[in-house]
Amino acid sequence: MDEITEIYNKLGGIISEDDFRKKVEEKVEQMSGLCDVKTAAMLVAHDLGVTDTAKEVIKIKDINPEIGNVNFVAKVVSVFDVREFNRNDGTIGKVGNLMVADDTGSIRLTLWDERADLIKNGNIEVGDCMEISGYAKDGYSGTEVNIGRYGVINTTDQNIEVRLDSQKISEIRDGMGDINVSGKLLDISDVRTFQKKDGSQGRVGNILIGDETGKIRVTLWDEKVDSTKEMKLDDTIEIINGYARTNNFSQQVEIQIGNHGVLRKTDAEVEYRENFTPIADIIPGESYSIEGSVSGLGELREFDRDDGTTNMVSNIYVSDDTGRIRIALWGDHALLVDELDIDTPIQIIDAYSKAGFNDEIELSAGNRTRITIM
DNA sequence: CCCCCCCC
Repeated sequence: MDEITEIYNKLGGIISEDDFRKKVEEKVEQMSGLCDVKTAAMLVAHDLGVTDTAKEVIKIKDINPEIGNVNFVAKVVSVFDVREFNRNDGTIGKVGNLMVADDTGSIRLTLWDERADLIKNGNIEVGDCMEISGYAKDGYSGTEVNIGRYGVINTTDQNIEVRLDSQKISEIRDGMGDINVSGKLLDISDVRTFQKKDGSQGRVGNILIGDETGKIRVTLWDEKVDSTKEMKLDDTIEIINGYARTNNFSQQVEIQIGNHGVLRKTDAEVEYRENFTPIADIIPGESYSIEGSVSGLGELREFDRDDGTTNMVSNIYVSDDTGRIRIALWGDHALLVDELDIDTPIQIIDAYSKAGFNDEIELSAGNRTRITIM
């Protein structure tokens, strides 16, 4: 590639290469031979608003808002939908986002208007390697790079090695952003709808994922709940660009996936093994999984809640080598009592412990509990 | 931004 083409490629196609070369020749003449062709090309680029053709190419980990204009190469790891919005001057703006990564990390790109069209028209896909020139600023979840009219995003033949800093579940803390994590899909909740503060209807759903270090609840907002449609239990999934918040009710840290996050299936291998607690070790106020055999069966009962709705409950007992405990089965779980026999091997996963009837400790198996009859 | 551990 000659040096004029090299500089031309940083212009993102704002003019044709022929026109660019013509302008470079004119510039050389204009300068009466005072500058070489490369310098002339850079001056023309500058005239066209691209000011940083001479700047060095940097790595993603070194990008921060203080640098301003940045040039780098990266591989596209996720593509988000383009949204249109109304500008104050009455024109319609377009904005789209990409997550890109190199061997030092990942960063979010925001593409505006005609650059956003590259996403909309399907010209940019996951796995594409890109030359990027834009400007870094502080965004919604850390530094992001904006690519507007004079920004550049071109495919390149270079193959870029990617390292997505992947966290282990046990390392996730309240307040973290840009979380990438993989796990086994352990549970998928029903989708709930709710009224947002602005009056519109929101949707929310949860999944539970686990890796070799633990498990964590994931909350999916609005259209992100649809990501689970193609998934089934035991699939390995990955989360890109999630953020962590402590749940006000449970006081447990959860991963949230909003507009900028991705949840998808992956081929990665993830090990998950459920951790079963000996019945004798159970104390009130925690979530537990136990493994044992049925040692008592109660009756199925319907009851009315204070709010007028009805629900079902049944009680069973489960024993292991260390003790025996009562389990309250709520809702659909209650029907299990008719399928169980004494000595049936059983696993009760994620049931909540509390002091129950006669102040004896018991487990509540509610809608977040999974029960496996072995 | 939601769920909210409920029975006898």
